[in-house]
Amino acid sequence: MKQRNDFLGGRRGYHHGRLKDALIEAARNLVAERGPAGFTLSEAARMVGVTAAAPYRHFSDRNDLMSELARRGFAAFASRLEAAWDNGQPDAVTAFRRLGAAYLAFARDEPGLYNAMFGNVQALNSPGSGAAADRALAMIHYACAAVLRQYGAPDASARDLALQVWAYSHGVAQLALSGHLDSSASDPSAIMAAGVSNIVEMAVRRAVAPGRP
Amino acid sequence: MKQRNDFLGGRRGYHHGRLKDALIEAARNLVAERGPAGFTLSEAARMVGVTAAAPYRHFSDRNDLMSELARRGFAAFASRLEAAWDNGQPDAVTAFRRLGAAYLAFARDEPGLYNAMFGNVQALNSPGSGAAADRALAMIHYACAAVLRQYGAPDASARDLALQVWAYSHGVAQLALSGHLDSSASDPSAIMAAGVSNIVEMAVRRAVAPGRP
DNA sequence: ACCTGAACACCGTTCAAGT
DNA sequence: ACCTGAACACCGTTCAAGT
Repeated sequence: MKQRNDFLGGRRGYHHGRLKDALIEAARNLVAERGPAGFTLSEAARMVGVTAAAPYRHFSDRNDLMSELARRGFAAFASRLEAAWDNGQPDAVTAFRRLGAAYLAFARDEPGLYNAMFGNVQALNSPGSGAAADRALAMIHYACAAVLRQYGAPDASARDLALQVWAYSHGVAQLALSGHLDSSASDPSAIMAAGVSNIVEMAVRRAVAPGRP
Repeated sequence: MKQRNDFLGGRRGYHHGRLKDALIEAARNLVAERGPAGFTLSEAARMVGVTAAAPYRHFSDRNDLMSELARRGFAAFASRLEAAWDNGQPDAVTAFRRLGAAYLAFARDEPGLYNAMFGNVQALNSPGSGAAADRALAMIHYACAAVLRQYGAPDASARDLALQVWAYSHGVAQLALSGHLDSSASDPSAIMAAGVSNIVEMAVRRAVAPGRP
């Protein structure tokens, strides 16, 4: 008889209904450690103590598991952003600063999820992950509109601003995760804060006084 | 005897000294089509018409080939940016706009190279690719300093500004490549131009009048 | 309903052998 | 010097068979 990972709770034979979540948890750790490419369905199964064929009872595909990981990642991401926004308390600008910090913190704390969310082209095409991604973007959009309003500016440009803030945040997070910022003097948090501040502040000035350069 | 891809120039047996380049070219196409994960050493060898073992005469590893691809990508990238900058003619601001457009155009035209450069964590650790990446960043840094100077601002903050511009450009490029921007109304070029403009302009204002908010 | 065991095609990598 | 052929471990995936 083959050796089994029975030390993981003494399971034998069946996995008692939590195999799906256990596999996703294992995948999250593997992707966090070794990147999206380093994730292996067989290894995830081995970590959990089942055969390589067992995952196919819960996922149609290796990619299906990755998509599920991305879906959960976007959901957790949106929750974190909403918690950081905290209904815009005490004011929109302060809350917006927390939003940027929370974005970077999520990428740092959950590199497995973040890589699954953005490192994989296939993940987008899966049903559900698009909606979860939209929820995160909607949070940023809402925050941008609130900041514009706080300065008495029309919020017509809120969507453009949201896309800019999102792209910038994503760029900082990606460069930080990939190590490209390691050699730079300033740390990612400072770069994040300074850049978001530049983007938002200039957008506010343009919205308040559209005529001037 | 096995079937051979002799239609690729009628080669037989040996590859006459250009196998290394041919493999890199094949890898570039595969990564462009299917992403960094979709690249297979065996398939690249098959495309070129050699055995799966042949690449190991030119690369120590599958990762070594990816690193070489990233290295060449960064070199081509730096050249494209330098050409777009064109010595800052006719003025720094105009040339800077070209830089942003060139950044996005490179990611669009060479998704294989761009993915190899930034989609792979391992690529950074390889000797040479770091230097090539630094050359691209140095170009952006130089352009930022020139813009600051054009406005009569001290260029002490040029490095911070360069990192912000780089992160933003990278974010827009990544979101555009991964399809996350497809559902948005504005196109990536407009987002790129507007965001870079916001970042640079606000940085200039801060540098010119450091005291005011 | 949920998992195992065996099977197949494929990939990365090594190495002795060919030209 | 440069490549082939055979070999090994490993992975994704399928399917009949077990409980």
